[in-house]
Amino acid sequence: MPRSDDAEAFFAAVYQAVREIPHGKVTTYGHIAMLVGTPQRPRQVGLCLKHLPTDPSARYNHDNVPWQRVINAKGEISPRSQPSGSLNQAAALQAEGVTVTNGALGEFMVDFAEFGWFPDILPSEAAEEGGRELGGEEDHSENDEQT
DNA sequence: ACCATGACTATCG
DNA sequence: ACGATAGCCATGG
Repeated sequence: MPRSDDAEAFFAAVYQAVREIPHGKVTTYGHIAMLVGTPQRPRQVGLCLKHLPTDPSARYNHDNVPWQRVINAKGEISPRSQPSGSLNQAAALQAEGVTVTNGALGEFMVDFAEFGWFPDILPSEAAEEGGRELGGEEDHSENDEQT
């Protein structure tokens, strides 16, 4: 668990944002960072997930936070110290219908064009504005990475 | 308390 | 186009 209250707030924001990623979709550490208002700290987003408790009794844990739906900006599952980690993530994604391909170096890749999820703001926050706004003008591009 | 490390990225050479 | 660099900052030694 985080040592400071500030960190705890940040962790909570990240976990909640990750929970809004739809089943079968993926996004990036950087995008989550942007969604929670700290676009300069994608790395800390990674730390949050790294420290996500496995303990089911924790408020946020591996069961209620879809950590596997967060990958890096290159569209690959971030390699970590333990190879089993990325392997495990690849399996979790495939289990929910995400196609994971093998890169030249054996990395696990996901196609953003098909599975990417990059909203401008969190759906929960969009809902608030939607209720206040009245026009019906909405249509930001769905996703758009790698031209 | 200081130093190294890391589930990252945008920028520069 | 690809490798190196610079910000980030919570954790762990």
